[in-house]
Amino acid sequence: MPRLTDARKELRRAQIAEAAVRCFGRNGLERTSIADIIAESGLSAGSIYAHYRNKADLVQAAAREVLAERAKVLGEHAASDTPPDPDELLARLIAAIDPAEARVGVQTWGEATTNPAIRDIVVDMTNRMRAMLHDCVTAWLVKVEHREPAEARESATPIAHRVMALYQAELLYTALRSPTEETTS
Amino acid sequence: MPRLTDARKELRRAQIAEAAVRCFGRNGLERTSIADIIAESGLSAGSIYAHYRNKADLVQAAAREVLAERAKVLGEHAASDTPPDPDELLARLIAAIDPAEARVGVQTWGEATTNPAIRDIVVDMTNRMRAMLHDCVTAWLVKVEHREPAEARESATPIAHRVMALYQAELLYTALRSPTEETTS
DNA sequence: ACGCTAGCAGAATGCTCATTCTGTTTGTCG
DNA sequence: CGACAAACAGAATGAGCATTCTGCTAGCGT
Repeated sequence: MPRLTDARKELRRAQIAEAAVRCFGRNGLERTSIADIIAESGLSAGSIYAHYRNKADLVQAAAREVLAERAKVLGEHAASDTPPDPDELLARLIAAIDPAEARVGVQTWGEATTNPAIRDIVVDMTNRMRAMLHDCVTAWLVKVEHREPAEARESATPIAHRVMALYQAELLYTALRSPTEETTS
Repeated sequence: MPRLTDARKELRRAQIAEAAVRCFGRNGLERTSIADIIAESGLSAGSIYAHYRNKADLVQAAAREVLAERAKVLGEHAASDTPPDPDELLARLIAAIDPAEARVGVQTWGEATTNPAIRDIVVDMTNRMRAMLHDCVTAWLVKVEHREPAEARESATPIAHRVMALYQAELLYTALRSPTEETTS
């Protein structure tokens, strides 16, 4: 086949990345072999290496996917037109945590401690999420608490920081709570 | 040589475990080979396998060591006779964080998501630390805030939970902040 | 002081796994 | 509709690594 249309190519990449995420969630980043991903995706070695340069590249894609997914959920709540107060915001975020993704997320933290590429991805995503939280808290302060916008932005900073920290801790607890089970019916 | 005295044996085990922790902090749990630990400890393969059954055993020892170290620091502050308020307690705990140990700590979280033995160690240590925090907060509520002991114990629970979460988040940030540098003198 | 055996060094082994290579198939463009 | 090259399958390759094996050495009990 000649060059696949760009849409198709992205689809294959996503298919592979999703299979990788499932494997990582089950066995961890390093204990997952390419053979596992081959089995999970139903493709072959040649195919995978046609879409990703190597395993590190795949791990990065998986990390980006998981973190972006969590950022998306957060963005949806943040964009709400009736801003929830911080406690409610946190509760909603926690309720939206998926155990499997939490596991991979925590694994990326561990990997980030020694892998600069992953580290950059994690730090960037964390900053982005904190910025979203900041917007959300600011909106709440302005619309519900009737603060001045400028002052609201400032006092939102420590609150956003706090919500982020508590969210991440909860992510850790979720990841540790569900060890390896999950027989997907 | 005949059987080493028990003290000497423990010393060797510690020497190996400490070398392992240094390697893990530098390269991560899985990217550290036994050869690395051999080089770092100045011992040999035979010697290491005389003291630890296998690499998984060593990883467990390292995890226990790092987590126990953090628990020890916490315990010292918790035992203070002039209990600090929660914010101060948290600040002190954060000030006592060592970047290298933070990295290994976060790595153990990642490993815990798929490795039951490590998971048990992490969960156990986390519970133990939370219990210490609970004691500390209770003491503060009783001695400084003059609450009734029974009521203090109860309202200390969510506070301890919160302090623990914020501490863990800070541990993560520390681990991510210092990538791989650390030229030991 | 001496010998026995546990501790230790370092080479050898064998396996796992990422990556590459060789054909084969199939989607797209002219 | 046909042909060309990309996409794919699956076997082959080779490196790295945990673990074991073979002796040698030295600390401890006597």
